[in-house]
Amino acid sequence: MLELSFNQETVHKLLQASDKPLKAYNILFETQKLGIKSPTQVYRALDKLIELGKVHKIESKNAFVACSKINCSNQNSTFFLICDNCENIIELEDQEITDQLNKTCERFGSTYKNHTIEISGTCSSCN
Amino acid sequence: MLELSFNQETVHKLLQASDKPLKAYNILFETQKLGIKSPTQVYRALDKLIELGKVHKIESKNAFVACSKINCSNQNSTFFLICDNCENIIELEDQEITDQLNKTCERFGSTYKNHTIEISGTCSSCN
DNA sequence: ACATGTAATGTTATATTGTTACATCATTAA
DNA sequence: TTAATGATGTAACAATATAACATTACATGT
Repeated sequence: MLELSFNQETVHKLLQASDKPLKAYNILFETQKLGIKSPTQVYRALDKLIELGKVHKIESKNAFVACSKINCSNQNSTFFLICDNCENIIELEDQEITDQLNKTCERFGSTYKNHTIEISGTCSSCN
Repeated sequence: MLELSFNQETVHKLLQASDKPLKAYNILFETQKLGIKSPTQVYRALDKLIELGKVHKIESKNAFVACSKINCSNQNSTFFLICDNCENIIELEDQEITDQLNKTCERFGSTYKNHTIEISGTCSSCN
């Protein structure tokens, strides 16, 4: 999987150009002039981009952001600071937190697959 | 706010009796025989219960669980292990993780309000 | 060139999740 | 009594996400 399809590329570019998470139907609206016509197409593109680690879903907002890293191995060890006020979002990586969560899983005999870590508050500009 | 209203009580009891997260419309179906009739009523009850710390929303599943603690101060320092297979869910508290996230926020000049931490994987029974 | 398999696409319809708006009722505090 | 508050009921609706199925594009082997 080296090349993105047209729809995937279109959705990805839009997300990269945005400084905040976009909702699926906003993506649809914005890309309609470019040829994307239905929610299905948007969701399919998003699914693929997420699978490739190029996009993350912000579960607490039902919205999507482009990965800010060169090549996100996966969603592992990634987490987000989300500003309630301006919607700015910072993507961070912290292996220590992931390790700690992993350890907790082990204690419970659980197998860790992936996680959602989303911190909401207000960012430096809004404080 | 000492007493729960009938709707709140009804929703809360249902969630407490469940060993896995329930979706809003499942709650609605289950409580229709008890007198709850519309989504609004369910969501209103859920909102109040969440505000009181008696219920948590599982963002990655759009579902709701009763708080497993006596009296959850708030959603702070709480996180969840969620089994992909059997949907079993374990609610945990870990001040260290919260502290670490708080520290990270400080480094970025952000103010921490609350968080969503959801770990998916398979539980001990399903491994 | 042609058949075949696979992934991506287009399109329509539908399912699921969540909210708005507004009228009513009960409680209580001035 | 009146005003304020909060909970309720009801209907309509908006937003988010998926299902189903026919079609197209393209790589691969023959």
